[in-house]
Amino acid sequence: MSLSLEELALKADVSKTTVSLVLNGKSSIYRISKETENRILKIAKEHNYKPNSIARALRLNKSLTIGLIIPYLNRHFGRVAEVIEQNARELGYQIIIAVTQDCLNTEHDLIENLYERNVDGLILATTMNRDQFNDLSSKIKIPIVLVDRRIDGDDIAWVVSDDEQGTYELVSVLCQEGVKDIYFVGGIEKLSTSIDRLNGFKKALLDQGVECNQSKIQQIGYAVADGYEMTKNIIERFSKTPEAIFTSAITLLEGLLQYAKEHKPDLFSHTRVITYDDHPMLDYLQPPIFSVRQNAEEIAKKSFEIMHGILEKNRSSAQELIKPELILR
Amino acid sequence: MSLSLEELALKADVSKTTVSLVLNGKSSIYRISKETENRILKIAKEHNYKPNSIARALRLNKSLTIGLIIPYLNRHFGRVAEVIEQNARELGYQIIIAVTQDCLNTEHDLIENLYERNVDGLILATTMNRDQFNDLSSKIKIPIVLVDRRIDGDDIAWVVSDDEQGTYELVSVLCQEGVKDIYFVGGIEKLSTSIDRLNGFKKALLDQGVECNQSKIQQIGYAVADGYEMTKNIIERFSKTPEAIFTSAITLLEGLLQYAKEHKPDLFSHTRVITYDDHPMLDYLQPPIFSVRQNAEEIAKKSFEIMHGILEKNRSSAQELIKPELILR
DNA sequence: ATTAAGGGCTAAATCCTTTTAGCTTTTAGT
DNA sequence: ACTAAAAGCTAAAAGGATTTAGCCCTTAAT
Repeated sequence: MSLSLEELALKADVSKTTVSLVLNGKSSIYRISKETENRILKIAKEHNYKPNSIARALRLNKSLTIGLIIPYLNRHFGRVAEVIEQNARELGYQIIIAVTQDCLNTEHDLIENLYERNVDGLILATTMNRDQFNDLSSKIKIPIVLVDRRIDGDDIAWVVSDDEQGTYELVSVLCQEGVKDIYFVGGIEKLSTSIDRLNGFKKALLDQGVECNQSKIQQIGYAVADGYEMTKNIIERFSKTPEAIFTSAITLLEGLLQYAKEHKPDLFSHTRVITYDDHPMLDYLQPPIFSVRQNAEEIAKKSFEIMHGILEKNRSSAQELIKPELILR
Repeated sequence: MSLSLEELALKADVSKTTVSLVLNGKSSIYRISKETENRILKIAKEHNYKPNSIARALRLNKSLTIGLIIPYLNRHFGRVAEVIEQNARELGYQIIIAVTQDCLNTEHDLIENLYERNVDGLILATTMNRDQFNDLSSKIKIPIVLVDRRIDGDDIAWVVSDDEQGTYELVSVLCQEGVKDIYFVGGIEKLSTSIDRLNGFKKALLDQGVECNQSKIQQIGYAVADGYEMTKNIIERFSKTPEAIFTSAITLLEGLLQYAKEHKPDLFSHTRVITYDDHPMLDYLQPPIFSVRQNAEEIAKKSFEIMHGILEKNRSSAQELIKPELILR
């Protein structure tokens, strides 16, 4: 496939400069005659010429490639990645994907690696804290858009679900039904997702006049095993079965379900369970589990939009809070 | 970050040729003195030199990049992608991901696009048939490894789950329990996954002496809506409630569950449901749904292994059938 | 003293595009 | 008839790495 500019030039009997100018739509600026232009365009089309993207990237210092770094390729991030890829493709960008497993070192290496590989920008679901991030962004001279997990700062671009509001609404629903004794099963404490969800949780209790007891709040991590562990703690540590448990991620719900199945089959007859994150299978679980569905599509769309705005329309960084949806079953 | 070879050469007071030779481990071949070598290595390390990958790719015609083209980034393919990425990274490769939505045209465009963007190889969960594939591979001069869906042919590399055997075993279990009236809810008819799963299904019935009635076999597609549709057909078209339904993908099971929830809440009291593909949430569904778990990790690992073998150890193409696991709940 | 061999390094070409600066020819103007 | 401007195009540099062919110097051998 693909001949080079030089070969095209030979066939068209002009210099490769001329071919390049024509193909880049600069004929009129450089006063290439209509006749020559058409001849070149025709030959290029006949041979299905596509410029060598590597040579182009070298010359232009622009690879039309975005790095996407996420903790896992699970349902949520899979969907985010899928939509980012589609949006990117329409505008001529490619997505290089890499997975950190929420490991800080891995994340660090990956960022360096992608940066050295000349991606034009990074979309990042980061495990870093603010200092680590600032450290990084002083070294990395390409735009970064945070996704799913934000770090505050005026010129830090991010797109995240409105975790606080979502949790607030979900927990409020339960409180309004008269439930007072609600446990919080949380994730990685320092992440904005955890902080915001916990804030929403506390605010809901406060607004509904329910006392918020610190001992009912646990935050170990976002893995299934962590959900199992926290559920175990709740069930075994307290003599009274809880009225309700809020899991702040679908993986934690999975852990809860697993614990319940193994050690507490009657959990659901005493305890309401609600969760952040939705999953279609929840529709078929008994009893119904209320949830908050993040709008992965919108998150993905906006984050690429911001990236593209920075790269091509020199827009400034932006921040977007995406409304999640309450699913009451 | 990253200076160029030339800048390093300046600092080390040698030519960039020398620097390049040293950094590529060719000091002894070109008789660079130990002293010069060490000086260069030291300076390179001090400045954390990393060769510009784009320039390298241009010169070597090798981008250390693999294109991964899959229909969706769902649970299964997400896991496959994740593991491929990790394996690739360890060997210095990057993964460019793209999603076809099982649309043939999209797939075609994506392949062309990635090829033009100089990926070194393609890992492909294809919707193409054999002719389309042969057509393609005559144009594309880079190695292709099919994943998840195979196309037969001596020098076509593929790694797929042993769909026939998995289905065979699963359906056999049901037959051995005395179930005779089993419906097949299938996907895209021409894909190897469909063909193999159907073959396994038929073979199990045959071996267990159960009559296989063509009217009990449906194949519309792999979308959730298709599963809904086929379930509807089965329930509404036949007067007798079926003894059992086999869905040949998790999405189809989702469709079934959705139909059941809306129109046939008592489905499970008369009908056993079994499915290809597993999902952790199935553990918590009542009644238990037997399933076949594909070994996504192994599929991913092998497919990159084959790709890497072709690219760097000029091994020939290979074919691997990965054993799935029966999950009887 | 001359030649051969080896040691130690480098100039320049190459990969393919893009882009700047400028060359040649024609036309228009006085 | 001569100059200035416009028309139409191109040579060459740049981007950063790799690699081939070969230069120069020293030492050993005859």
